[in-house]
Amino acid sequence: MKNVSIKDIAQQAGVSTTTVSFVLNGKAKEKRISEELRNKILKIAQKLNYKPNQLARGLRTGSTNTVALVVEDISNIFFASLAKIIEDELDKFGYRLMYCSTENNEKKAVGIMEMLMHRQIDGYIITPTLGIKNLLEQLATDNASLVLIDRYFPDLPISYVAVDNYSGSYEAIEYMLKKGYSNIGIVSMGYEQVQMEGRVKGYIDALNDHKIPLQQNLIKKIPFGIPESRAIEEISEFISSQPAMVAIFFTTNYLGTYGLESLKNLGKIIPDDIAVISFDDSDLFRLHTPSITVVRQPFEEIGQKAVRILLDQLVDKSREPRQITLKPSMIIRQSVMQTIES
Amino acid sequence: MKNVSIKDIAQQAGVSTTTVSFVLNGKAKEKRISEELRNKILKIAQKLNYKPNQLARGLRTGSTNTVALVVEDISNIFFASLAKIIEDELDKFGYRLMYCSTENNEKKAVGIMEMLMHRQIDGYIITPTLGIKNLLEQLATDNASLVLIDRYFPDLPISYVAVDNYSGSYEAIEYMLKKGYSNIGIVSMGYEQVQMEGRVKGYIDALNDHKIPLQQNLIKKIPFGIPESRAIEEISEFISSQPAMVAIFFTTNYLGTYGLESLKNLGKIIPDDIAVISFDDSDLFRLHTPSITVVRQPFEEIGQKAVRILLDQLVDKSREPRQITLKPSMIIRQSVMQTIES
DNA sequence: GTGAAAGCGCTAACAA
DNA sequence: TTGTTAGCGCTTTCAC
Repeated sequence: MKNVSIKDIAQQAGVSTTTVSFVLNGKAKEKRISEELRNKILKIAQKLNYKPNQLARGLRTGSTNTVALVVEDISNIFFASLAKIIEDELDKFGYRLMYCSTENNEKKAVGIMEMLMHRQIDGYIITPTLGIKNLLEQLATDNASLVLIDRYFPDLPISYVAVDNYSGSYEAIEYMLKKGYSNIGIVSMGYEQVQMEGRVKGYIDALNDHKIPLQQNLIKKIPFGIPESRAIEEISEFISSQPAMVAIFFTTNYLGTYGLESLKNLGKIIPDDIAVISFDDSDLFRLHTPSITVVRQPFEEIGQKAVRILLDQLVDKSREPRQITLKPSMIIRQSVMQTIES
Repeated sequence: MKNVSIKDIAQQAGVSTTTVSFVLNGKAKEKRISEELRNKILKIAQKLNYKPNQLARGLRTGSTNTVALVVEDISNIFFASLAKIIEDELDKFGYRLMYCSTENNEKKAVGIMEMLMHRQIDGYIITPTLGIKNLLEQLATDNASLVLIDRYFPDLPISYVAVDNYSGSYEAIEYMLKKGYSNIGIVSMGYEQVQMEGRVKGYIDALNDHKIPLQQNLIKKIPFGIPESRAIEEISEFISSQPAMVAIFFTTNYLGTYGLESLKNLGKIIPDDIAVISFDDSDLFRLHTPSITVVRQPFEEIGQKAVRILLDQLVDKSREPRQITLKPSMIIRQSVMQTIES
């Protein structure tokens, strides 16, 4: 069964393709095509099970009703949840999603961006890596619809929806400090990204503001992309090597997950031996024994806002970029003791 | 900056678009185009930052190098992990992924399928819902490249990669029976799907084979798509209403997660008060206290096999459908007691 | 009210 | 060795 085209319909109806196109695009009224003919065409289209070829339409009209979502890793629950929200929101407006994972790999990210730019994508929602900065600038110059999420480039006039990583982290550390903890460690990614910088900076400043001297050996960076087992080992070694460390802050969900595994392997009791807070929430953190206190990102709102901004831009290309920073919220659970004697 | 087309290059190089097209498609040798001209064209293309318009190419060649992945819910870790594997595998062969979630919603699923069929997608990897059976048949008749995953229609001659749900479930129940448990409950989805049927059937047959009478009140179905809080309540009520139930089997990861939350809320101790096994593995199950025994699906292999079959079909349209059933594996952990006195 | 025809950007059979 | 040309399926201007 070959694909039926507008031509087949025109033939069967004994009219031109133009007329068919008008009818199919709901312009019958506007073009004052007779009701009778309209119905005839519609009926034939239905009978033939006509499906407009979106490629041809896209080629002609220049728009594809497709939005690209570029995330770090779709199998990370944070991005997966975000992806779902974004898909849902876009769906309401008739847009489809094409998604790609960069894995924080610069080569891959560049490849993905170039591929997308070939595909006449209408809009982009992107978790950028450092290496695609110039491509993003180019996109922005070309007046493409573009929204960054999760991280961004402060010096680029591009819309973004992000979270106040700094204050999220600051609050978490301050919370621990107020509970009496002082030797607090932090596990972050080695890869330098805006959002991680903010989270580490929040940690440093909170200590500073509370007159706790910063100890470099309590700061651990885990390179992105190393195998899970290796990461867990590194975290375990880190914890073992710092017996004075009474609390630990993980700057992202998978590091927190690795951390829990490390602590379990080491036989450490939370919060008695060591207190724990992680950035990002998950089922694991919520249902863990003890439950883990977290800094939660409002991913629903991030997704919704990103889509809203993107759609606005799609409609009005000349719109000023909008840059939104949302507040994360601490969810207090049981992984930090209420008071600590030291 | 407007998009540069092949025509612009031809103009600048003072040659025809044909020549440019040949060079750009690596057919210079074949068409015996002079090395000199080849380099000139390549240089100009580079300078102009030429990006082939994939829509036009797709329209012309009939293929888009795009594969669609239709899953139940991209925010479910099982599907998200699968999606990542599939994306990785396809990437190796130059294919891109467009993914959609059906949410097990028939209307949505049909809409997605129709949308995809408009888009000249090269191949489909699909977690089907019941309602798209006829669309799948149509696709198969049209000789599209198509692989089902996770579930399938036994009577349709369409390739699939699935898991032996029946035996996975059977083994889990048998394991519990051998440990001395007999009043074993099961929590499944209300929605009738092949894979869930298999899991429930495995439960029933295992009981049967061990001469344990089936008790309908130990079988709980949770409708797909009800809010999480409601599902947790339903499971809690189910557990409370069956005090004789000493073990419980959850047929999928999110039901298992809800179940753990319910048990936590009820203050039930695993495995002392009640033993637990869940289908699907997750960080939560692995790191839970106690860790949860699971029936793990080999999602890496599912993804890889699905892609492999799809690519084979893409190359050779006449290939017979291949239907693969993989064995799940039980991971014994601590949520079932080693021996039980009754 | 309806149709002819151009053209979106690309490929490829055929011509030269 | 390179160019001419038709056409993929659709939209839309302009003409009748």
